[in-house]
Amino acid sequence: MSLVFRKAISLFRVMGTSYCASNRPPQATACNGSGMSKSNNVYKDAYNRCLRLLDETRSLPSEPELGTLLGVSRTTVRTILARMEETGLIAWNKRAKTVLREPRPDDFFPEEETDTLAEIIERSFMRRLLAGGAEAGMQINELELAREIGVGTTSVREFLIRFSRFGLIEKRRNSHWVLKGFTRAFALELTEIREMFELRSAAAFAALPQDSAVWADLDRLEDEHRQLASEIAKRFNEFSELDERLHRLIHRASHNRFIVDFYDVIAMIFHYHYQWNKAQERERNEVAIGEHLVYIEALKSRDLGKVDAACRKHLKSARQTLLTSIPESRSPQKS
Amino acid sequence: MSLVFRKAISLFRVMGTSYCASNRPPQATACNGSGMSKSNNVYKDAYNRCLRLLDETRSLPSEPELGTLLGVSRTTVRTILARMEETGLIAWNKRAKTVLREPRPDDFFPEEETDTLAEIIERSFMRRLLAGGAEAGMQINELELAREIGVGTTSVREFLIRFSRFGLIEKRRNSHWVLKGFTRAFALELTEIREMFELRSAAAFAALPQDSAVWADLDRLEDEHRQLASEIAKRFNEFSELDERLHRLIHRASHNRFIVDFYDVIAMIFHYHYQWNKAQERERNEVAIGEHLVYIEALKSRDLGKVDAACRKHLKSARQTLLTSIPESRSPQKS
DNA sequence: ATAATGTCTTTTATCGTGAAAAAACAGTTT
DNA sequence: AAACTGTTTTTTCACGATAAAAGACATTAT
Repeated sequence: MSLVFRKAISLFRVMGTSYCASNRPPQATACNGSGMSKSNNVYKDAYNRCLRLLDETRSLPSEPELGTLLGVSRTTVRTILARMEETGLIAWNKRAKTVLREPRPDDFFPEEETDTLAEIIERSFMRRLLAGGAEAGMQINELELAREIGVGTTSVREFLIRFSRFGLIEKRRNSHWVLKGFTRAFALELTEIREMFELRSAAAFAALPQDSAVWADLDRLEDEHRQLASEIAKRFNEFSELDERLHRLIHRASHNRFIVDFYDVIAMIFHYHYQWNKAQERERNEVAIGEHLVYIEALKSRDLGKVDAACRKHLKSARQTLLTSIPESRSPQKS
Repeated sequence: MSLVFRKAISLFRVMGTSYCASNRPPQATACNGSGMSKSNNVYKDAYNRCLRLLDETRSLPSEPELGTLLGVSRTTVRTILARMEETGLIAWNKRAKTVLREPRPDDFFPEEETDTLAEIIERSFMRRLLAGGAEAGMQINELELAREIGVGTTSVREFLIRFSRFGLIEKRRNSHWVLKGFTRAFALELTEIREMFELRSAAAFAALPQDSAVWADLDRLEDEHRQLASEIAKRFNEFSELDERLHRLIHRASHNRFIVDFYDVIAMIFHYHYQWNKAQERERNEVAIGEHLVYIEALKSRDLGKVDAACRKHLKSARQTLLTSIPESRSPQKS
């Protein structure tokens, strides 16, 4: 029973997709097993973002300001500045941080090194889950997962705990995790809640006072939808980002943390779903944009009947899209 | 800002309620800081439960059978048997496990040693939260919490991650946790979802076929409610357990994992709420039992209108009870 | 042959440790 | 004096290690 999932994992390793394997010189990777405590991805990511900032100005702002701009502490800012001085990008003397040259492509840290451990683990895990061969009822082995991904067990455990709220896995008391599977039942349960929550949020949205800031946000989103619709042929893959922004805006109107937080589950599922199911992507997104525009019009009209109808219609087709992408599961899980 | 919560923690330590402090000889506790990896609470708890089994029989069943009975592995069963032989409770030779004497009170391991680390941490944390002085916006310090409770940081981190789904705390990206507070807003958001979910579950329940096993469960619960009602004066504190069982039974009828799982949030809140707010406990529970009986009747009638009315009525008074027990917060949290 | 016991291996739970990153403190500069 | 820079302390994050507990395998008894 657990064998199948184990097989999938082994297969995965052979494929060379593991974080610490292949397509990089082995001795050059950070994954050398020896007492590595914590990767400096926060620094590397902020450094890359700071490089992009360099293009625009002749000199950088103060350290605290840079900190808030990049979303990191001043300690990290100083590490970045030190490196930029070293590589001749800036001249740094106390408050003076003058830009000396434009950043080159090789100034950037490679993308893979800027990811959080949590992201790395999530990606690996989801790839296994969606790659097929992962059936409901299968056991999940923390140690094996950690070894395969090339990270410590603690990180994997924490990931699984966080991930458990998505309802796809479940823990057996002082024992292993059990995979519940990305099944039809899961999709139906997920969409049931989604519909309940979004219908309520949309009604709350429509009832918001005219001077609320959300109406401006909605107008902006409407514009972006129209632009995307006009260039749908080349930009159809930009829809998923727009989709999330619109739905999150609506959910926020509920003023209920449980509703807002639940959108994380939906976002996660749709994120991987978009990556995975590319069939008729353009057509699907085109339809969805149309539905969104109707939905937005309905919200702006503040007519609860219209809002309800537009919301129902869009959610129904979203559910349909999700359902058709799920292969029929063979083995029904036993309690 | 974070000072207040820190003060609360220090106070807590002075009170001597910390797991590793006072009312036990310091040198005898398991908390001696040196390389202790894992407590054997699973064994101790199963041992105690096994002792109670001893009263009823002249000899114990096979090892695998005992394992399923106690919910532990055979490894643990054998450790238990070994100890029971050592203390002269049984004679153990292969399949023969004859009971030699009745267990005495001092055969049992002390209660505190049978708790999970997660339970210990949760209790300490909730005590702080409800003890007052813990206001919204306060920082939560993993290291400090771990030190005060006398456990490792890893366990505290895992607890906080699990606990975060209750919506009372929130993580700042690569930084500390923030307390959102057990406020009026929290209670309202919680009960809003609860009402949505339970109304739907109750309707699903009433629509269940006559031959479903739930009807027998419901009859049993009705009996227990009547018994409790007749002895309410002395047994009023047993209501909370019954309450949870009834609501869980109803929620399960939704066949939706998100609805079922959400009851964990409600159960947690009500568990601590019951412990904390003892004002008019008898009266409140008496009223609730009455409402439950009406609710049960409505479900049995399978009349959706009646079900809806009974459910609404009970949930409304449950919300009221919760709300009155929350002290009005002074400082509104900033975004 | 089935189901138990006896033994060995693997996995989970928890800790201490150390580097990365944040935060606090102290001293400067405008 | 307000805002910045320089320095030090704390806290978070992630790891390897180890005992408890689970699980697998081998052996024996009914």
